[in-house]
Amino acid sequence: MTGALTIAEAAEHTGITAHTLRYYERIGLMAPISRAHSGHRRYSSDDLRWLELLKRLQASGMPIRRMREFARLHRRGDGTIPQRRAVLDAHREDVESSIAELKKTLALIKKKIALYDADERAAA
Amino acid sequence: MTGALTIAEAAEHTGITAHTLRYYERIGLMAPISRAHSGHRRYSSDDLRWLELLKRLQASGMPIRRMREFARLHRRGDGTIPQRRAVLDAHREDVESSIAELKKTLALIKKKIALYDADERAAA
DNA sequence: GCTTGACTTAGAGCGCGCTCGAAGTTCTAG
DNA sequence: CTAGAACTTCGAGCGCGCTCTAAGTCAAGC
Repeated sequence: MTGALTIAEAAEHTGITAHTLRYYERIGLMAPISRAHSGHRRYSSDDLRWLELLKRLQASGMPIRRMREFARLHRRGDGTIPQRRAVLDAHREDVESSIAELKKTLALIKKKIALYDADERAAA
Repeated sequence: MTGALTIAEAAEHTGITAHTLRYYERIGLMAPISRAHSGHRRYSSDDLRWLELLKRLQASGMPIRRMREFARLHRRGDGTIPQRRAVLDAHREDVESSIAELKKTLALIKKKIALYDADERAAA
């Protein structure tokens, strides 16, 4: 199997610790990782791609519960594409509203900074 | 004191539970709230404005630790404006990069959705 | 063959941000 | 005056997402 990585190598590639990789598998964020005859995990490039997707979903605020549901659907195969689409579409809306909220907050922060600057100039 | 609110009223106005309001005071996110002679809290409109600011900072991902530092500076008065400005400016950068990251993830999600749609059409 | 380090599992522990419960005091409506 | 709702403090508990330890097995270089 070309390019199958040990857990340490997978950790290095993804920036996710080996502990956390095992944890992800344990809780069902990943399908069982294939094993060498020794029992040691061997991560495939598909596994790495899946991890990158998880990282993005998580960084955009998707809770583990929902990533898990998504993973479960993925494992069940092509028949679940409509449900997976629905999960992603719901998340798309969440992300869009997060962006909108952050932009409002950003405007407030900038306003506050400008006020501080005005105060400082007045005091000087 | 016109407009001084009980904790229940402050909770209703801000959408923060009474339990959480007490918690915020306890951990120093708020200066000690003024009290009726009975010992019951009375929230001023300044308190409410401060809570709205906290809500926005928190919603934009500022950890309580940092909001606490910001609150501490605020209590120490006008001399701390440069430090407060620095805290906000650092947070501004954080928020801007969050927005940038979310936008990238949003693009990925949209791409995945489009792929699912293509699969569905092919299967139909 | 032996050492050293990476790997395995199971399960405990942690930091964050609340959230709730207990036990007692105070306010308010009738 | 009284019942019951709202308030008080203190401290325990919880859900999340890891993070780490212990005790043991396996792999790679000398």
